[in-house]
Amino acid sequence: MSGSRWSSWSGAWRFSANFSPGFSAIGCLPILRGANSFAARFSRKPMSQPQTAISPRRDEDFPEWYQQVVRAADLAENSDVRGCMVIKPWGYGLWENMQRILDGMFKATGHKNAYFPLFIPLSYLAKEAQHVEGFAKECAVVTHHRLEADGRGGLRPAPSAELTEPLVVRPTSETIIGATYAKWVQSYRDLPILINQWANVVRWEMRPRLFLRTAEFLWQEGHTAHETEREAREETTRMLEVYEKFAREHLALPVYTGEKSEAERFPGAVQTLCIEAMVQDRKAIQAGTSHFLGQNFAKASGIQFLSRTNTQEFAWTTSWGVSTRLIGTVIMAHGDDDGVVLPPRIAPAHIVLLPVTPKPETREAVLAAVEALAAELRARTYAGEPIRVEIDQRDIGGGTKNWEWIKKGVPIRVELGPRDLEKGSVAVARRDRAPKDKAFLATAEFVEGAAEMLQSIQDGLLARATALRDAHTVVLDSKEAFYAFFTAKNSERPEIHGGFALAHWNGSREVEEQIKADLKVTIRCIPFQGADEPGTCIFTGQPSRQRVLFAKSY
RNA sequence: CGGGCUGUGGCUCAGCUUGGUAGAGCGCUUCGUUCGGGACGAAGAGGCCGCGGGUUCGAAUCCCGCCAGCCCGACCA
Repeated sequence: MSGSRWSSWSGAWRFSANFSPGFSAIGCLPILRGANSFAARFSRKPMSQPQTAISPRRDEDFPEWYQQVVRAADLAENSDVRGCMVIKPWGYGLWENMQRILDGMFKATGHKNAYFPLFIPLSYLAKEAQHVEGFAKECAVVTHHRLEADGRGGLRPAPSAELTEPLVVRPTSETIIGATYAKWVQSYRDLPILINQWANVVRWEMRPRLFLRTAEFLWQEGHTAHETEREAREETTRMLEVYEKFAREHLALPVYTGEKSEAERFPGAVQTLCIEAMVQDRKAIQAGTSHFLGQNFAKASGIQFLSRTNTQEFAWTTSWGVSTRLIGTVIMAHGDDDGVVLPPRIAPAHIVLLPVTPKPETREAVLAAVEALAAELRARTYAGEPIRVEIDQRDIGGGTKNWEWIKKGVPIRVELGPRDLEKGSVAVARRDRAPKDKAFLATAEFVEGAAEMLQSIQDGLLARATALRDAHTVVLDSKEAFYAFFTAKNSERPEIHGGFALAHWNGSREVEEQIKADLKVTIRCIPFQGADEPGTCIFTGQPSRQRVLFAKSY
């Protein structure tokens, strides 16, 4: 941008070098930033120079940081349609990778894909009482099927074309799929039905945020019907395990698994299981849910079958889903002050090659070498797939180009210039290290170790996220400690505080509501593991069967 | 749906109180100098100032109406 910004950077380098000549780039980084702000105070344009690629930093204003990161990484933007986003190629590439991996896991557990209508008759949605309450307020409704000229050069829905029954744009598909299953199921021999749908859904949210909460979003919804309660419950658990594994192995997200309290349960479900992740402002985010629906929807939709003993029975159903919200979760969990940091497993490109072509006479040779390197890398695999390589030979400044890829979070950046050609080496930078931390590796050595390096980045992200989660997960045994934990020191502009709290709870909804009203803290889940010793509710003194997980959440 | 605020080039905004038919930075284009580190200089392109009406010789600016969006609450993957 401005020349003074760059000179300030180099000034900072000199400054820090005077004090700590032996530091590695990583160790140097905080000092470099500190020195930069120190230097900035004495430069001509003191406050105009961001110290990091993203401004504000996470610790300054996390929500604003998030928005800036989404924009800087070119993942998505707000559209002209209120509450709806345009997912750009880099962001959609993430979704495609998530889709492909999950789809494979669904297939491996016996599911097949199908597609059901976007429009759901109003009467269908009204069939299940709890469901009605849960979704009534947030639906988009189609009332007309034709437009006509309004006489002022515009268009309007034709009054003569009003639908006899309004259609709801699906907020979720339980009802229409239930109605379909009712036709498909006659006998116990027709069960189980194991189907998944990749789709968009609409929930007319009042406060949209890119990826985290938009009026329209993309997801998958699995819908299964079973002969017995036991089978359906097993299915519910199995799919939660799929989500947990996916989050851990592919998104590098350690998650708590557990059951939702009654207050947080999906409308119409008997039991809602979930995976809950912690992001860097220490809030919880529900990253996936799996519902045991009992016979509620089967009864509402008439999914009935003749059993082995010749009796008429209702089927037991489940549903489970994850959405593009996972993209927002990954951004908030792994991103840093220089932008997105992508887990290699889901990165649209694993490696970007940046040809350095300072002189026209060496340009051709460099470009050829880059093409050859790309071919070599693409012939190799990482996590069972060909390594995804992108070449960026756009004619823009090398620094600018490099920073764009840092902000986009590509796991590995490789520079290749004339001097590297002579030495047979490449300059390799990892996104999980400092921006200027480059390793000069022999080309063959780099190619050989590329997949391993990607996995090392993947593992590092999981380790870092796990450390963050564990550092901010506390066991609390008093109401005072609980309130202190979840109260920011600065009430005007709350700093990042709190985290996950494991505490005893008497199981009452009143307590949940009080805590939510006082602190905006909710029960994220009743964990399956590691919290099952009995105790005393810290709010009421009544007995508690186990600790539950509390947090502020998205 | 309640309370507050804002609509000015692609983006962020200044100008409005004290009317005289538009400005800055970033971005974009071209040329030159640079370029193994988010470069610099010069020259350009781009706006009926949200929409409609009113006051006035004259409205981005004042008045009325409408529309849209943002922020704070209730709701939510």
